[in-house]
Amino acid sequence: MIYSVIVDVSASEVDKIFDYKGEGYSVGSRVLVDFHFRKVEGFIVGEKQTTDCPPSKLKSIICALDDFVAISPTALELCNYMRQEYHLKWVDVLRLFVPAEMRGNRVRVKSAKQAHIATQGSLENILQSLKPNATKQRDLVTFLYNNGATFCSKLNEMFGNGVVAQLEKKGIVATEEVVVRRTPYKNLQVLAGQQRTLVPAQQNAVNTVLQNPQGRFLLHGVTGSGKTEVYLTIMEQLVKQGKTCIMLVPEISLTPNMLRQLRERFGNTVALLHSGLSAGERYDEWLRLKNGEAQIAIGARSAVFAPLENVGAIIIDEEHDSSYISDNNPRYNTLDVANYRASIHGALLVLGSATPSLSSFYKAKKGDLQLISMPERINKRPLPNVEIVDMALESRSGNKGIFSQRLKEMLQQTLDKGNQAMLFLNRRGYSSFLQCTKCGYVAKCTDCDVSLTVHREDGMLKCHYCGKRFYMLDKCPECHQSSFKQGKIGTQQIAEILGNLYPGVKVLRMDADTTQNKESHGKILEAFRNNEAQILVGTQMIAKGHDFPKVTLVGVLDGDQSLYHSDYMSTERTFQLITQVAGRSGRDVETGSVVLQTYNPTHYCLQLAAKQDYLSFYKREINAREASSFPPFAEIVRVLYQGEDEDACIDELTLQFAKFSNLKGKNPQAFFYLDKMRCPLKRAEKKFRFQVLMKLDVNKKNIIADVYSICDGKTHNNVQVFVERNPQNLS
DNA sequence: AGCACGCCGACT
DNA sequence: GTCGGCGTGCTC
Repeated sequence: MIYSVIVDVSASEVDKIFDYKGEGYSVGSRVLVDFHFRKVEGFIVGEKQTTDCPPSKLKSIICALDDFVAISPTALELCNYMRQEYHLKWVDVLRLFVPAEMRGNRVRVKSAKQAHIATQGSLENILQSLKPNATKQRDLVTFLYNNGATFCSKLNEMFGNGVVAQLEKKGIVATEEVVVRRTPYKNLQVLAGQQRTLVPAQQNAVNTVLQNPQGRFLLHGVTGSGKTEVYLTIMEQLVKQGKTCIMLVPEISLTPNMLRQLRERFGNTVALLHSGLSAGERYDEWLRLKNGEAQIAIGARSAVFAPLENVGAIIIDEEHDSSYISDNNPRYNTLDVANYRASIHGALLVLGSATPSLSSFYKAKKGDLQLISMPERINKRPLPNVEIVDMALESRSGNKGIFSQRLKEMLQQTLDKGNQAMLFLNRRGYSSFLQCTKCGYVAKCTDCDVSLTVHREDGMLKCHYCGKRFYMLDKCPECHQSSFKQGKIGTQQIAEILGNLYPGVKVLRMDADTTQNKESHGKILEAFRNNEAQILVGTQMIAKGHDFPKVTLVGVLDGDQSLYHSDYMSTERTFQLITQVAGRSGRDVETGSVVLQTYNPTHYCLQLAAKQDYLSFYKREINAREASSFPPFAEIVRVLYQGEDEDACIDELTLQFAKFSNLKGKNPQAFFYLDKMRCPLKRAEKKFRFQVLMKLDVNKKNIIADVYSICDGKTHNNVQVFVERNPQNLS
């Protein structure tokens, strides 16, 4: 038999099928092969009777690497879809389906010593052979007799070190090494057997979904409406029917809180796949899914590749979250991958969010997704009351600080009542915009209606969309004063100011700086939950999913900052962010309040976010997108050129841009826009960066294939070329 | 990617 | 003379 093998080497030169001889292998298996003077691992992706390869070159497969088929036929089908859809390399796709530990023979099986009773007879008989005063030994033997084989580590903990060894010497107890599974978060406290009742809206959502087992749903439920319980009930029902389920959550919202709920409900049938696990834990959890020990996979975006068969549902929580779009190799959109995978398995797909992405809601409107609404919080708890504070007015009346008068009052009240507050700093990215502190005017591009970015090195304002440059302003064109600020403040300063304003009040800080390692993230949240601090200051990462019952005040310090980021999604993201943070307030008995500080109090995005009025926001935003031809009415395509040799990059860019221009000339109606430029982030990791940006008509689907083939025809092998479709950022 | 081959300069 | 620098080409 001839097998088609993809070698596990990530280089475009070897990203093709190599044929090998062999007998008795299965498609999807990982194998070891002889490959140009060395041994490499590979994946069998097909089998056939004949090959075009000259017999003198054809070699044999050395051996199989695993005792199971790593890439199932359905997984292989998904691989093919992704290769075509995103024009990815075989290896890059295949690698997504196996845990990294499995490659390169790095799997370490964890073992531990276990002890059991080694002699026959009743407990009395055994105890008689021990001295009456050997209490530790007698207790241990009794315990072992009643509980069966137990790990030595646990016995040492219970009865002291060395007791097992003494008994082993006497021949009463024997020990052996056994393979153990690493269990993530095994110390989590779980309360078993809780009674769960669904409110009518939840029950209705569950019924609607389960009625159509191959349906595509968008579950739009306000913050606190109980979407999680809906997901869990759906999964429980499907598992009862013998199906498996995949649930995806944004990277950071896999909180201990969520885990607790999962463990309570599903115990050992749930396996966790996310980056917070150790390599070994991840491998063990993967294996539990692969061999059927666990039926539910939960994790961040890569869990969509969980090794499950007979999938009944794929659920994506917080579907609008940008972490579902992979922005480095391999680039893919988890929502589309999940949709395709669901269709392979004949499974249902449930997307859930309080603030659905424009594109998903648009699909719901078109009928591609079935919309389920849960417009009320559980127990009809009111939504928080949101006050918008005009910071320009505040500034004019003499308050130049970062806290408005109103926010200070509210903070004081909250602290006096012994409640907690969260302060949210809407800082995003590294580039900064230019804003007039008197009237709130923000410098914008004359052609694109996106805000300009300050470039410090040449002192110019630049549009990241069209690349157009403007001179730095010395006077505000609206109010003719010259008091500008370049948006950027850190959580550190905020924490310091708070320390001065409210002496003795404990403040916790959470942002990218304070959460360098995985542990610290959870620790900060846990400390806040345990009331160890009264105020939590943070960036977007405090916005999502957390449930702090004692928080009754949320302050958004710079509600408009992300509005000015130069891309078409900034309004959408701001709306989502504000709605999400506002949802943190008043989740328990007391009604929450939100203070939203902004220089743009009349902006529809903030006005509607304050009212939590998603539908009105959607209508406005979708019209704006349609009028200006932005997604979902057009596709933004960015071709990125990276390389350490700047001249080579420029040459490749110029060469390919000429081809793109030619393509545009032949299909003028397919291109809404086409230009080339240096990336805003000019150099990263020693590589110079350039890009071609284009906006394509979504109805001219075939044009993307031409774009890919132009990119494939690159001439400089020291220049990397990437295609990104509807990228999340353009830095 | 990563290994062999091959064609040049520097050294015992 | 030959050891080893890395540029080039190929991998079933």
